[in-house]
Amino acid sequence: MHNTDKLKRILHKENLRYTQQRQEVWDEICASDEHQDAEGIYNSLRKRQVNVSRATVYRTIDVLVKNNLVRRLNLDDGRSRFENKTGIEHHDHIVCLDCRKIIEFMDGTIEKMQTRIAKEQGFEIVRHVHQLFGRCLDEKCPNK
Amino acid sequence: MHNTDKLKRILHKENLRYTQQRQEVWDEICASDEHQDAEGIYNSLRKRQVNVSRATVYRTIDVLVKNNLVRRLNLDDGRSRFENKTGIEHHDHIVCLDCRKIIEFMDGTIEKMQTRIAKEQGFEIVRHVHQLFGRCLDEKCPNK
DNA sequence: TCCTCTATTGAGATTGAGTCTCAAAGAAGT
DNA sequence: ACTTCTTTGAGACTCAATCTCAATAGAGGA
Ligand SMILES: [Zn+2]
Ligand SMILES: [Zn+2]
Ligand SMILES: [Zn+2]
Ligand SMILES: [Zn+2]
Repeated sequence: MHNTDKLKRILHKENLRYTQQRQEVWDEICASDEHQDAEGIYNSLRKRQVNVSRATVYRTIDVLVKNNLVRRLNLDDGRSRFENKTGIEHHDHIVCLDCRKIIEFMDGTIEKMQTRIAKEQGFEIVRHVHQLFGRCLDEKCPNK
Repeated sequence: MHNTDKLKRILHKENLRYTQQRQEVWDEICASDEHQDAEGIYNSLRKRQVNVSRATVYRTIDVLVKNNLVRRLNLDDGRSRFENKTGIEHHDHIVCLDCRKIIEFMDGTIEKMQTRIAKEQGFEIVRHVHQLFGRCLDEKCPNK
């Protein structure tokens, strides 16, 4: 399904109107794989002459997150980051504390284990956060 | 080692003075196992007639966290929560989305696996976040 | 196409957790 | 007690995110 169709489908489901601004915000999130924050999305749009207000960026992201088109990440740096969640398998993140490089990982065994652990404790998991913070061995990283 | 000694030791190491306010904040964190936030700690102190300002609560927590007496938790609800980290083995958290009940868990296999995964990706882990959000089966939980 | 009814938008105000400022208070060594 | 230097408290400030409300613009019907 094309990205525009995904957007139209959830807007229809939520009884919301299809607008140019909502399309632009969704386009920007689809076009980038850099886990941008709201301000970054806003700036990217302004840079290519798209007129969208901050308020609309935030409001649109909320709709996209609520309908599983976008995933909100909290990487402990005081703002939310976002990534396209469609057509992409689940993954978690490794973050370099020095250069903020982000690597994605996924381990089926861990995924199953955490579900079992939660069940043993009487919980039905809805979502989870698994983030590994450390230092990367990249030559360009300033931790050398 | 007594809690007061732990505090005095890190204050000495940091060339900071031992004060009544710092002792009170540390006492409050040691006395509670409820993952309180800064405002909660501040209110608990005020309730028992202890004069401490919000600024001092925040400043003291920062010292305690930096020196590993206290752990800062970010449970995606917009504020940090804190727990005594001394004399307690590492654990991660399961959180009920409805009643906010928090359960602690620890799985040595997962701990080892995440270290290995990070190493394979060229990272040396410093800390990690592993949180499971879901719904508990507690009778008192409003999700029924 | 035009009209009407609502939803949406943008600019700026507001919120709230957390940080900063600086004068007054206090710890610690002499 | 005296001196020196740190800490404290009250309130100003920051910054991401949310809210307000008048102006704008979808969407469906005539
Ligand atoms: Zn996962
Ligand atoms: Zn990702
Ligand atoms: Zn762990
Ligand atoms: Zn805990």
